[in-house]
Amino acid sequence: MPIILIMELKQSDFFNDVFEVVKLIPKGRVTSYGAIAKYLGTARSSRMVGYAMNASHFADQKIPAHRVVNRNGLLTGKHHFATETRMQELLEKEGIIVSNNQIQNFEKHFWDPQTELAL
DNA sequence: TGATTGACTTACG
DNA sequence: TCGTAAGCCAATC
Repeated sequence: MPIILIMELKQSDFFNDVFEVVKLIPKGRVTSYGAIAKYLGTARSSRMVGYAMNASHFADQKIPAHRVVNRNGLLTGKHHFATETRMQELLEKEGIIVSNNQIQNFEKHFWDPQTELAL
């Protein structure tokens, strides 16, 4: 990934905000695309959050994109990782049970930025 | 320049 | 309860 492209990514405030929130997700917790979008004030553009995650691979490797799943706790984004099991492995390493591409006790692990960051 | 396509969510029939 | 449609907006064709 050329630095120029990274800088172009940084031009998007929305992406930047998404990255900031994702980086704040505590270890062993997960959140959803919609929750992040809602926190940013654009609940309807949750697709953009997913898009931002796609770009996160190139923008900043420290972004725990594996902690972001869809609102059902389904690992819909796992294809975008190096391997299909990578996302699950990372989550399980943090104590989250993943079965059949879905996070178990999702509600327990759910981390709502709007609530946790108390805006 | 305009159309299509998403790591999604919500609303409606 | 389940399927379909619409809305969001950046990126790609």
